[in-house]
Amino acid sequence: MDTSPKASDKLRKGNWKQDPDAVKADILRVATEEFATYGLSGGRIDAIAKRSTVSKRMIYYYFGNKEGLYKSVLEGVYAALRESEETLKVGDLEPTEALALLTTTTFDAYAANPEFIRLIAIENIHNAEYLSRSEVIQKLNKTIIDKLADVCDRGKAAGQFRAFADPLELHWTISAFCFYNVSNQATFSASFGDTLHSEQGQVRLRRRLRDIVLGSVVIGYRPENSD
Amino acid sequence: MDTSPKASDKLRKGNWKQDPDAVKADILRVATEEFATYGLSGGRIDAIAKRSTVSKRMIYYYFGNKEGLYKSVLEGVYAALRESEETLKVGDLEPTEALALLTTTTFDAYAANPEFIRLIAIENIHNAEYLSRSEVIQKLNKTIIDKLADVCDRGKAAGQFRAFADPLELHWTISAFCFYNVSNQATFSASFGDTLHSEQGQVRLRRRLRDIVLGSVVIGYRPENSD
DNA sequence: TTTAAAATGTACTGAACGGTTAATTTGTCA
DNA sequence: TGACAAATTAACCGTTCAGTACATTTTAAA
Repeated sequence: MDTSPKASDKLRKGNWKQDPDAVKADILRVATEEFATYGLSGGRIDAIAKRSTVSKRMIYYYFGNKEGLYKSVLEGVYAALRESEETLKVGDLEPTEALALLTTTTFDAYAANPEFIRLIAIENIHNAEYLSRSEVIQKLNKTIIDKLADVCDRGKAAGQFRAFADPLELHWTISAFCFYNVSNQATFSASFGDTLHSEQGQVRLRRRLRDIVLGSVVIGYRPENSD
Repeated sequence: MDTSPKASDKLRKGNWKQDPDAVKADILRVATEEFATYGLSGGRIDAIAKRSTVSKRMIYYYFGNKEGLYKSVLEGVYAALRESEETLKVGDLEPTEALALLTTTTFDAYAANPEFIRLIAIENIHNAEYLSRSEVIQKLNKTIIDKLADVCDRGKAAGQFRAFADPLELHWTISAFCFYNVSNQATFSASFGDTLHSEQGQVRLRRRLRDIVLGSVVIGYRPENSD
């Protein structure tokens, strides 16, 4: 993705080489951490400048202002997650298998991208105003729905899925689980202990989720082996 | 809960009456809005002072500092939600009926308390540090688990629930749905349209959730009438 | 080699904001 | 009633922080 030398390799004083791409990438990397950790209003431009290897001036040079940087961060994590969704080949699997794979893959993808989850959570606090204004993000969500629609169609055609199976509702269901699993880990653990977020706990939840999703649309579905 | 006259009824200049309880309640009311809307770092003490009827000094007088106020707000919304859970009498219902009621009631309670949801989301961004430190909140969560445990026990004893039915897992499942339904409304609508959050959409989701929860633990459960 | 544009650094500014000081009014009770 | 405590105000303070002015260096084109 970025073969140029890291900005951190630059010499500090005197003879430095220009490398705009590395600078931008470095800013975005640090800014993603910062905003995911402290939120939009809590994130500090000075902190980003200090933790990256560039001066604050550069942030404004490339991203205009704080909100511009935040928006770029948002688009960046969205794009990263979409990649992992897009590579998923599901068209030649049995409908039930396909749905199972989509479900568990989403579970893993969300768990592997906590900054994405945190940033989306932050967006929701801001009523999604930046996400709504981003044309880049608008079109990224179609793929997952398309895949689910295909699976639903095939499942119904094969007489395996219930008639009311709906791609949007399915995505909502899956997303709710997978999102909450990451987004609310802190408060849930604080209230009820962290058994569900231990390694085993996560394995069990993942299987539970799959069973729940399949059980909700696959006619006569029986979990093979629960608990 | 508070029968004293609202602080907003006080006369501004000259002859005012002291009413500490009303002042505190007024501050908390406005602060809850403020923090739920803008987050902890985004919320402004000056804004709270201006929108309430008291001066900024009062906030520090009663709550010490910004974090103290935030913590009080958190405890307040938690207590409010717990009340709605506590009044729920579920012990003399059939296990399946009881679980259905617990589920839909949670759905409604979360939907009716968006500030609670937003504040919990904010807490998660802060890694639940204030919630963890609050002794008040720690014990509020037992009731819901106890109720679910009772229902599970009775359901298994009656041979109606699957053996692996687990109160904590059930609560997690229910909470995930109900929480996500409120917390991610903004981004979900922005990405996929607001069909699921229209009035009918919510009715359908609520029924879906009930079917999913019951279907996951009740042996041989069939939704009566789905869409 | 000149030169314009792009890229970067340093030091600063103005406003916002959390928190405080010191004085004033109201309530209580000996 | 007078004195002391509790409640409340208005003005102020120090810091933090987003954003900027201006100088300087690097690159690329002519």
